[in-house]
Amino acid sequence: MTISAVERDTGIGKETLRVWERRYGFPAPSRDAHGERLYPAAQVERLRQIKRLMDLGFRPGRLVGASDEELAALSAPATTVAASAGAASGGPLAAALERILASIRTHDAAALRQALAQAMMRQGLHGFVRETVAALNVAVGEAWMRGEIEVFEEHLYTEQMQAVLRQAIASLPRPQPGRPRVLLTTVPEEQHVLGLLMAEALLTLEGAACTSLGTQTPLLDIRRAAEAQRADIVALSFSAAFPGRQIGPLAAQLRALLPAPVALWIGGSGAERLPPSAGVRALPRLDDAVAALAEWRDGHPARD
Amino acid sequence: MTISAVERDTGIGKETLRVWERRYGFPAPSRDAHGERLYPAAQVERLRQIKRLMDLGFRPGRLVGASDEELAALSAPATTVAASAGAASGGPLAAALERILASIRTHDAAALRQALAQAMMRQGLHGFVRETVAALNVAVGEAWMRGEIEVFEEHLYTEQMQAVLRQAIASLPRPQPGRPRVLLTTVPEEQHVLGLLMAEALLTLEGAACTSLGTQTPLLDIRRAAEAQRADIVALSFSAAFPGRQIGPLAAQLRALLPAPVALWIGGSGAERLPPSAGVRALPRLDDAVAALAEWRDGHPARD
DNA sequence: CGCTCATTTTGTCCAGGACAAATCTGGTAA
DNA sequence: TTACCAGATTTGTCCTGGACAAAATGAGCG
Repeated sequence: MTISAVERDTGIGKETLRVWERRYGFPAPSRDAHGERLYPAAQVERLRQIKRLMDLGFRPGRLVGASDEELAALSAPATTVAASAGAASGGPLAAALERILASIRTHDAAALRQALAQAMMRQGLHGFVRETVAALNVAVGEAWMRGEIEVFEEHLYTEQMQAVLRQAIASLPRPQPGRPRVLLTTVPEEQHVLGLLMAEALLTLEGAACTSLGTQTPLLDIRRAAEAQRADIVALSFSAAFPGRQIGPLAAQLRALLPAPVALWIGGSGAERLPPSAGVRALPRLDDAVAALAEWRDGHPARD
Repeated sequence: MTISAVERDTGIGKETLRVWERRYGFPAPSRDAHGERLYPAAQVERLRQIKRLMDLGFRPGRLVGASDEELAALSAPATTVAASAGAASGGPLAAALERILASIRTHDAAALRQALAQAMMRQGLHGFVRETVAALNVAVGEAWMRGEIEVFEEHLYTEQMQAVLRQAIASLPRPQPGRPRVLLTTVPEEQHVLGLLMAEALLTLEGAACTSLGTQTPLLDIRRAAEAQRADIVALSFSAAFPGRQIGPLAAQLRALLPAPVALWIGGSGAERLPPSAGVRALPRLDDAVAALAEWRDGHPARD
């Protein structure tokens, strides 16, 4: 595999791959006739493991050591955390979650879809989003990070969950006056869509007028869209996998682009790592979004 | 804007930006105290124009000339093409398309959604996908390329269309035995989802068992998914915007990864630029997919 | 007019140096 | 013990300038 193919499959940039090789001696690709790097499949697999652990918070300097210790440091503690989290919830919810996770592991898209739809019917959209979906995202994310779930299984889960959430949102009645107007999207590097759909579901349930642009809108276009829609609030979603160091500068840059009366909300797990900043509101948890909506309404009494 | 921000907003890679500066003298960013490039907003806007024209097939060497000639070479011929295409269809379909395009230009998400749903009700899913959606994608793409539609307006369109198509697909009855099994996805650089949804709708209507992984699945994971799902066919979608030179090598690489009995289909506008290759089937148009499905069934009589 | 071959264009690759921001470490005070 | 702060280290990203292969273009010829 060429360096471009490795970047595509692992998500690690070319510059980073080259500097790792220079500094740590790994990866150590062979070269073709022209001196260009060719990565063996085994090293690509190892790079994927390293990427997973880095998303968990480990630093690369510690991960280029022996492979055995990595696997130990990886699976052992993460399993404990997940097991305790699973055990803590107990009861019928935990059973439903287990059934859903099982159908992910067996790649049974139809069963997965049905289990999700069933859970939503029983709990209603509000309860489904706040309990089941949130818990599943954490469980799937953790299982992926410790290598129990393949990338394609996560895609399968995302696709089915997306279908269920979109169907539910489409069937909601839209209040006509609808205030505030909320513009939902993510920045160009962030492609996780479930956080957006969860927020859209909850805020629409609370009577806000949500417009979603989907994922990966350039900052300049977010401003244009906010102006065109006369949005009261721009809400961005950042997943846990998004490089934390970039969130602060991105939020500041967008804040400077947006008109002052437009509120800027940052949601998703990534919001935990957002440094406090004027005019930017961090909403790491779903409940925070609902609370922020109530606050906004206190400060903006109906005017028509 | 830093070079990273420009890459994010224009989709032009850092390496390419630097080599253009070296070769053509444009862009000509200023430098900060540390010698790093800082791009003025005007140059970023020009880069966006250049990118649009390159997606149309122009080469960068011709585009770094004067700004006036570019705009002329851009808008004049493209408008003609679009006008003739619009006029050629004539009748009630053209009127519906015009209404939809108008609601995109006025950023009226609710009206857009309603117009799309209405068109689908009248035509049925099959006719809607083959006529309206295909024509809209071309019209929106062309309007975007000649600068009449902003990126965020295209996002708005994609989001609403996605909602309508997903809702329609979800309401289709799924034939239980369901052959062949088709795995739908795109490669990591390709994020356009509408092509996938259109294919999923048509193939499901024809009785195939479709499983979609959504967009941007790494090649290794496509293989794993195909094995896990025991897929008969892997279908990839490439949009017109995808760099044409990469499609051939990508298809060949995936072909080598997949088991021989699994067919590999390449759909979307990008398939036009796919060089003929053994074991890879190019399906540039939607009708081709339906025809290929019939052919597959001829060659694989029901065995259970 | 159609086909082959030379030439130009263009994206991507490489090396190795540099720096700023984030993170870790150790010491000190409450 | 815990809380906090300054210094050391880690790490991603940026820089320059040279090189090559694949694709696109254009010339030449049957």
